[in-house]
Amino acid sequence: MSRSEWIYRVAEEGHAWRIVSGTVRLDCPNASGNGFGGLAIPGDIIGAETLMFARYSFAAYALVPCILAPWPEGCETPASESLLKTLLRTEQRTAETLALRHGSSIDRVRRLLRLLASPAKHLAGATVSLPALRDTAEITCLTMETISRAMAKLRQQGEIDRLKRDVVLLCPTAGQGVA
Amino acid sequence: MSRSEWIYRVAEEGHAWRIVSGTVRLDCPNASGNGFGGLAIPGDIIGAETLMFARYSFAAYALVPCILAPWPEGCETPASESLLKTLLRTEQRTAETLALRHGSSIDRVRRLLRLLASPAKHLAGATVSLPALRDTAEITCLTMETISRAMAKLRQQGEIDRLKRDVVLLCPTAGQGVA
DNA sequence: CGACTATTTGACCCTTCTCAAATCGGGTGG
DNA sequence: CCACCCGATTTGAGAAGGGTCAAATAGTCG
Repeated sequence: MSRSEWIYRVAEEGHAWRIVSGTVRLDCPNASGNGFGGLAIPGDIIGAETLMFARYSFAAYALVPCILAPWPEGCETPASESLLKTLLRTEQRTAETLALRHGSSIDRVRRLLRLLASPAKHLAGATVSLPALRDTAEITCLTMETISRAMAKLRQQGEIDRLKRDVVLLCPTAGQGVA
Repeated sequence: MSRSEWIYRVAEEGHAWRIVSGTVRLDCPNASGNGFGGLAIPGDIIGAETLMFARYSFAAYALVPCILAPWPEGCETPASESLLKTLLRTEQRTAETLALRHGSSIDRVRRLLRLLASPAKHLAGATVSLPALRDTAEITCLTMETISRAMAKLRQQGEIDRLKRDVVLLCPTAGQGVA
């Protein structure tokens, strides 16, 4: 799945997926917000609603190149335990996603970069491929211009280094910036 | 459960609850945001993490007076189907909660009022008891002062009417204000 | 190479934040 | 029942971070 590509859309038929690598944006078309309805990172399950309705009720979009695997592995119904695990992961992700809309523009971008890098063992030195500015802007509720300026400042401050469409996190412990 | 009261805190032992009436705020203390980790409205399940760990991993706080019921009803493990339903409701709530941090201050307050009123059959004329300004501010990522001014404007515009600590929604269809 | 799109940068404006002070509410002790 | 206290809400004035609009660059993909 390449960057900035729809994985599936609302009302399509399909099954659930586990994210192996990459970051997925979920979209709820009828939400009064701007449609953005959550993020999913490696290990998370997306499209679980198909276990009940056979059709997707959210759309899914690859923020960065993604690898997905059908879920559950076999063709049987998932056990209560794995659904419960999925539920807990989802709640955790909700809190993290909400945090991406809190604080100064720089804090928001910093948090997003960490979330994108979180599958890595160590944040320091992790290489993260970046979503499009437009997507980053919608997720954080900022504008593309503000995101661009925030990233420029992080680069100036030496917190990140740039490598084509990827960035390298250099200073993961700096500037928590909790208000 | 009265307004502005903790229902349970992180690491306490306890079980899951179904919200019968009222609105609950979930808090994730280690989140980098401001701790706010989600909302739950009537019909939602909170504290499901106790099915796996026996202790709460989020805290819960009554935004307005709440009635809760133990969940699941009996003492048996909930079936896959009810967990799946809970998961889908949670995802829906995530999208709605994210929307509360998007758009102008007035839009955010409007959306929150509708969410608080959503258990009612008809939004028009629904009476909603209000959370404390401080709580409304944290949920929407605005300040108390801005919330106060936004509510004043909604009152001027005739969208809401005031009744002590409650408001009555008068004009639920006006001003979607989607950006 | 050339058309397009994505990103970056600049200048100026507006909403919201800040800091302060005034009111309001409701609970308590006389 | 009433005066008083304390936290919650409201209001004002000024400052600032982001938004907006426009234009210049940098990348991408045929």
